Amino acid sequence: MTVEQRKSASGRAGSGAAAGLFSPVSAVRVSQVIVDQIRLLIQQGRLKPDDRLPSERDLCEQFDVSRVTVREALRVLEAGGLIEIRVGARGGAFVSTPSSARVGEGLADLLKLSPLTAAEVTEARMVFELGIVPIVVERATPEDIAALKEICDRQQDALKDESYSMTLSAEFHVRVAACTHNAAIEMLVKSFHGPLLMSLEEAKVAAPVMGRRGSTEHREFVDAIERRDADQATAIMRAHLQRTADRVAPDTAEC
Amino acid sequence: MTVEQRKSASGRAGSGAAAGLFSPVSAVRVSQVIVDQIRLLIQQGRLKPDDRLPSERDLCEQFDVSRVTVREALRVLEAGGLIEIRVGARGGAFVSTPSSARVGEGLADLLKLSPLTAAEVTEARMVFELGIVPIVVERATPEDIAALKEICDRQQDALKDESYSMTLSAEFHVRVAACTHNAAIEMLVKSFHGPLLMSLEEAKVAAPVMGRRGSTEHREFVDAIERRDADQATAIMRAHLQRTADRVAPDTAEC
DNA sequence: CAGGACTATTGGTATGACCATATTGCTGGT
DNA sequence: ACCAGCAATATGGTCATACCAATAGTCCTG
Repeated sequence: MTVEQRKSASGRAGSGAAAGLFSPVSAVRVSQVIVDQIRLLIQQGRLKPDDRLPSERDLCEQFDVSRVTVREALRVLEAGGLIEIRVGARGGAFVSTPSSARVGEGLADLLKLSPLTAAEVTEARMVFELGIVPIVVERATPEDIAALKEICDRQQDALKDESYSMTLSAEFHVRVAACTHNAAIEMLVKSFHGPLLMSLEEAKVAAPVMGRRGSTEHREFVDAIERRDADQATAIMRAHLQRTADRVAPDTAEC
Repeated sequence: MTVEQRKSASGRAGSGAAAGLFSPVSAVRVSQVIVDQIRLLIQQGRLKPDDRLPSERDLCEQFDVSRVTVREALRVLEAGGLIEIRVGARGGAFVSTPSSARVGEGLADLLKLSPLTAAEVTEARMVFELGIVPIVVERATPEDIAALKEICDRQQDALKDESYSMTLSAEFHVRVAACTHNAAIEMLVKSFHGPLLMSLEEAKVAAPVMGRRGSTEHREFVDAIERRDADQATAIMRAHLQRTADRVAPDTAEC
């Protein structure tokens, strides 16, 4: 029996599964209902990363809709970074590991669309990265500090053979955020340093100059953390970030 | 001539939009190419918010693909918050105004999927909202302050007829962020107060108790801003947010 | 046993049709 | 002349079927 055939008898019972408890009467857009159902399964952990969803054709039967509908649902989920679609035999939709990169991309998209300047984004970043310094000072473990030092070492090596890049700098800042032992903070900072900053053309030209001096400041910062000197650490980080900010927007130098 | 008929001669031209410089040879997925094209048009401002894209059937012709393909592309763009689709005559795809709500949803998704606690998210929010206080003190205009006072008034009215809600509180905090006159900061704070916080069940139970006291603190905060007293303002806001944090995670009361 | 050809699985796209909805505008009655 | 109501139309949403393309496994051949 095809979907078309049984439509008359069903009377649009409106699934009722996905939107739980008085689901909005919407019901216009079956594909959205499917999106919600699958999203829910993933959020509830009943589908774990790397799990494979049934093939499109199987899903058609299970949801009792056409393949087009299933496909549109999968596309939305894919765009949202919840699943990843591979073609070929043994292909299909796989639950993807939550990645800050996806969010970063979404952020970058919207920021590029809004009339946001690099200066504004940089300032927001400054606020956040400065704000976490006291937390870092308080919570950084010896392991954290060792990891930071290790990154500093690699940066100095990179300076020698001139392979220093913004990626290395980003790695440092993300690791600092990780010292808060707060996954939310870490993820946000990651988002900042991911596609977001990279998408700002202005940010790139700043990289080369940042090299030596930035690296030095990184090391001083770690020392301050190790001494649990919040004021000093904050001051160093402020100068460090401010220099980036000035480079990004020399004109907009406010205050 | 149908699409099918001319397929042989086409030969895939690989977008190059999204991944910048040497786009992956992928090109398996015409719909993605369309997504990139439209996305580019929007980013370049050649399609402005509220502009209406051609109807699906028109786009089919212009891109020379089938309707399914166009639809999948539109779905992806819609999921990314770049366009909004309305049905009916005079319906179609409209370039949407960049909204922080979308970003917030993306963030909320990511956070919900990760094993993040409400306490972590709240702490991240604290860091950010505290960090902007000095900027607010510096940049708040008389109009900003007047707007904040007006919100305070409405909150007190709401207290009388017991209609005080988290929404009102959120409005205040977002308006405070707007005082930085930095769109990026405003957008981030909006994201925090939008789908993100709302998705945290724990946050809701905190609302009723916050009412009177929260309202008072709001007003004190505005006064401090008016006096340009950064220290005082920060102190008030810290206490205010800390109270929320304690409610959200009574157990995790750190520091 | 190695390597290439075959086959099955699965996503990607094309077509053509029909339904649901919302806007527009006409039409007839007051 | 005005308004309620219905028909026409534009547009997205879905369905069914068919075929193409990519990939992994299998089998056959040398």
